Amino acid sequence: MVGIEEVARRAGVSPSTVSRALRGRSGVSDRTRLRITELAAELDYSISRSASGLATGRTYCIGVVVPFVWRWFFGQIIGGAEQVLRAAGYDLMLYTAGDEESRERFFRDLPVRGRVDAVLVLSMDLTEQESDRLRGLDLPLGLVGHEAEGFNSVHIDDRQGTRLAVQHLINLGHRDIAMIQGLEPKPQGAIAPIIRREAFLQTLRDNGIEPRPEWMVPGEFGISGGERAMDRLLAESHLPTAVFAYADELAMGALRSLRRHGRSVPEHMSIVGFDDHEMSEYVDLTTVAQPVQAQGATAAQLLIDQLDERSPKDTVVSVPIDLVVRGSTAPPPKSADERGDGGGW
Amino acid sequence: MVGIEEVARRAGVSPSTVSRALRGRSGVSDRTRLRITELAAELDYSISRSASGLATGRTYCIGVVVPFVWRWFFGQIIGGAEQVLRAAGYDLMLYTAGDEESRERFFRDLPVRGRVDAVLVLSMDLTEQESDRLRGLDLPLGLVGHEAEGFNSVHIDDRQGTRLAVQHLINLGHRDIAMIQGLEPKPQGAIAPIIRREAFLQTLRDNGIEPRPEWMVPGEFGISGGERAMDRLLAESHLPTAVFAYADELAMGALRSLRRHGRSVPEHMSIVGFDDHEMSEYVDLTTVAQPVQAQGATAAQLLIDQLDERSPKDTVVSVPIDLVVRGSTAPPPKSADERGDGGGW
DNA sequence: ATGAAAGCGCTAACAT
DNA sequence: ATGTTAGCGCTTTCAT
Repeated sequence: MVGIEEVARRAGVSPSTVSRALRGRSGVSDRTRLRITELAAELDYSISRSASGLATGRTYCIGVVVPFVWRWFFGQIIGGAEQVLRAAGYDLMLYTAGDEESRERFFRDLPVRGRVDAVLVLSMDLTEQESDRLRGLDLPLGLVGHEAEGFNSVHIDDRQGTRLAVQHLINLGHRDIAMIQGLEPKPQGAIAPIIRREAFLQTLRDNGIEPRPEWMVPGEFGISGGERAMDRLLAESHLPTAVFAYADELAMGALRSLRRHGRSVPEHMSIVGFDDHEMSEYVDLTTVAQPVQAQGATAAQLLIDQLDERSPKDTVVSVPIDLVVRGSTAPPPKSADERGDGGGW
Repeated sequence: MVGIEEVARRAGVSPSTVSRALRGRSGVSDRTRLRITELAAELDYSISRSASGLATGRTYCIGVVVPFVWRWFFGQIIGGAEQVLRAAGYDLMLYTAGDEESRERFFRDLPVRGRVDAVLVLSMDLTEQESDRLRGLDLPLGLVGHEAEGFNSVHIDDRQGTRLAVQHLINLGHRDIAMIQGLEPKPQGAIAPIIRREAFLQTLRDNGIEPRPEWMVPGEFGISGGERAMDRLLAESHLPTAVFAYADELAMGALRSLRRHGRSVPEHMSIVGFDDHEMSEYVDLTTVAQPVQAQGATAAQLLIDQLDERSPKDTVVSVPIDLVVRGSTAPPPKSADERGDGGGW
């Protein structure tokens, strides 16, 4: 590996001049700069990030923390962030902290320390203790999903999204509406599931509908979680005519369960999801669409702006959402027979 | 940030002893080591990776290169790799090089240089020039998807997988079989699509079936690519009774197209995919299953073993695959009417 | 516009 | 078992 010294020697200048030339600093004549640039390319010189980092304290690396990589939602959001970071000359260090154990380890050891210039946390509901650990890093911090002190944040209005979905069902004539709630492995202060749950209940009440506790079923994340949740719901003696699911993946699992039980959607039951997952159009699911990639990109941009001191910390951006009406919702069936809760299936 | 020197001073020892103690090197008395460990924890000491990296030449960072993050397949594979890397004390630096431009930039600038101890390339079919650039890095190299000189590799037998799928259709009685081929934006030496294509043709011929060129339709990756491909196929005057798709996502698009055209699966047409995508069970797709996470994990392990000099370079691991028969395949319809190519749809 | 020199925080070879 | 010393390769004052 050729170092700065060799480039300097061959160019007949000092290392400092090479450094200045290559980093675009002033104080180098155009001719010299050009010569050095060409020589460096020719020698295939590449800076030692360790040395540079040690000297400047900057790593040009951003730590990105996600619960999982393999969920569509996170892949999207990481992709959005990555593009922005790359364009700004930053590399992306990926940390997953999905299960209890890795999460605990991450916040205990803080492997980002000394490795990154800023930390971006994607859709994790941090406990106060966790965000404190992060704040202790004294680095620019970003968060997608909700707001928190000391973090730039990008998020949607979960309350409004939920209302959009539920009101849509009510407007169609539904009054018997269940919810498959989001449930993370451990609900340590997870906030979006709580907000959506409350907004769901509130919307019903605002419309003069009294929610039924037995129709609030928890669903573990993922398609099969939704499937199990719907299985449980179908075991009830009295069935709802519509279901609002915390997320599209849960809704898809619900669809699968319904199909397995021989109930058709939306004839027997209407379903609304949340996210507008890539597959949702395919399964014709009505849902609340949120821009996922864009949220990752925006959050990354906020962080970069803060690093360049072009924007203050604790900037909050709220992104718009939309109800996308597809084929999984329709007015409720008229008779109890059609509703399918009369047995005989 | 407290540095090694301060820990040393407070412990009444020299920095080298602290270094030795903290890195588990021999030559430190148990008492001293304990004292130092506790003190370091107390002071919240954290090593400067830059300084350590500069001194040792090791970054404890692995570069992982993928075409996209937001495809299910890559999310899985990254997840598998990440777990192994994390457990071995390495961090993961993520690079995406999906489109032409970012790919070119990646291989030109090689941003991994000086940042990582090894590079893992996931399911990208490298051109000779690209792999040369990587080999020039003089770092341990890993590859998932196929073999290449100078790389450890983990891959499935694409030929066998294809044969499994096609033979399944033939055994069901199909003789009119089409293929939706994989087609990357730019087919720069992409090898899996070529192998599967050839194995497809060969399997037909081995069974005395002459392939029809008009039934070899290209499909761009993704669900909508598969959908367009099937649209094109359905425009043919004579239709096949079965279709083998390069990947499950293409197969799902094909299913969507068929549904839109009012043809049912498997009554009118059988479909087989490849991958066993998370959603494939949901859409009841017969497919060739490959272990995705495991391939990422194995590849990462190979790299770590090589870094620790516990295994040689250029290790090749072939992982087994399976045909998963679901509801999208059945014997071909008996009459031309049922086949639905008699017009009137 | 350029160079000399000090130093970023750690490690490793060589003492002791 | 521990300390001393000399870098690792770059950046950045401070001179010139």
